[in-house]
Amino acid sequence: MARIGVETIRRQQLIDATLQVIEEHGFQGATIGKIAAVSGLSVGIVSHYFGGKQGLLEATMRHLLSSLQQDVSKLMKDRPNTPRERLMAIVDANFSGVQTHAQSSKTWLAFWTQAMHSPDLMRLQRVNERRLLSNLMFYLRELMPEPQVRSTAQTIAALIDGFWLRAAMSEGRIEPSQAVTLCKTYIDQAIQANNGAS
Amino acid sequence: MARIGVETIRRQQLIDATLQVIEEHGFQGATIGKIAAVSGLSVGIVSHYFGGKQGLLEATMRHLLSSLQQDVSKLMKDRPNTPRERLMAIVDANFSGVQTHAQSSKTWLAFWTQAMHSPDLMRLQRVNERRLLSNLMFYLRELMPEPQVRSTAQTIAALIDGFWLRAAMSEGRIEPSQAVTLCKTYIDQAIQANNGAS
DNA sequence: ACCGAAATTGAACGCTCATTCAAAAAATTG
DNA sequence: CAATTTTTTGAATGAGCGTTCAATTTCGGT
Repeated sequence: MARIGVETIRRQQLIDATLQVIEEHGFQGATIGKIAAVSGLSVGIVSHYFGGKQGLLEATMRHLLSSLQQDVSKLMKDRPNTPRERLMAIVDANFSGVQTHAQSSKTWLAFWTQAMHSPDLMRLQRVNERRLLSNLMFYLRELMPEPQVRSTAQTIAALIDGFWLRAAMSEGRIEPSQAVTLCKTYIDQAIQANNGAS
Repeated sequence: MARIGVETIRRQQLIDATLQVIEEHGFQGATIGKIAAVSGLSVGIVSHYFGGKQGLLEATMRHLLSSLQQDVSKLMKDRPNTPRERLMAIVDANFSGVQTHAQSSKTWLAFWTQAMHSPDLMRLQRVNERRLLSNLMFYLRELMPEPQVRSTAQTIAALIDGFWLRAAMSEGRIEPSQAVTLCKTYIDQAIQANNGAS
């Protein structure tokens, strides 16, 4: 059954190369030729495993999304099971691991831009957004009255995206740790301002 | 002196066409040919007035930036001169006029993505970012102790960007008015939490 | 009406890139 | 080892794009 093994390996090689090339040359500069060169494979292989460039790009975005999801799950495990700690873990996950460092944040932004003109990518993006929002709302419900839950969740989500954007734009000059701190400060402020036990 | 008049008109025609084409076809699909067709002019005219496609794109971004700046100035004039009202005016400006509607927000996002690989666009972006931040800090200084000023300003800026991003991604489904409300709610929360007169 | 200058055109050119596919290489099987 | 299938290659292809520039049109002044 080496066939499945090879296929998995090749797909991963190409996705890794795609991330690297987008980070170096931008979305526009990410050509099949460069990706093939970086991966050490040939240009023809892309069509063989992904059906074309578009397929490779979608697979790469899927890879980023699932990495984010894995980071969230992992950080959730290591925390006390209080609503506040869970919220903090979500923030941490969104600024940790694969997400933060220049390679990924540039790629995220590129995909977001691209997604606006590609229904498939748009759908993926929307699923991810909904998951983040409902995650946040689930824990916020235990910390404040219902009417404020949705607004607060939307604000936290916007804050995460905003700092992400700034981190991506600043050529890595804005420290992720600072973004995390400010997000957490807001969360505590919001809890305090809407002070009501579950 | 019709010469200057014509030049101004042509430049504006091309910039308008660029905005329209980017909104319809995305940054990638914005070709000289389409822009020329929409503007009703020929492809050669772009090189004549802007030196090339890159020049036209930079001019278009400059146009967006100055529109934003004009919105800020205009809304400032109609408000009572209290620090809090000034902050609210900044928020309003960032979600009003040219800024919010699909055409511009998609284009903003495209430019941000592009800016990461183009020093000229990056410089423009950075100037704008600094102006927003120092604007916010100027008024916040009168509402809270110095140590919290910068953090709060960064959070407001991130919030604005985050909601902007979401508005752009949601195909106009997120109401700008809602984003404004949530930004303002945060500002009042932050003032309250760091309660100290000037 | 005429002329020179400015503005505008758009076909031609050269370049980049994604895709294709016949051939080669590698792996698997008998 | 030979036969067969799977995997990989990369040159050829053609489409799309930005730029150029000689030719044409428009305009302002006289």
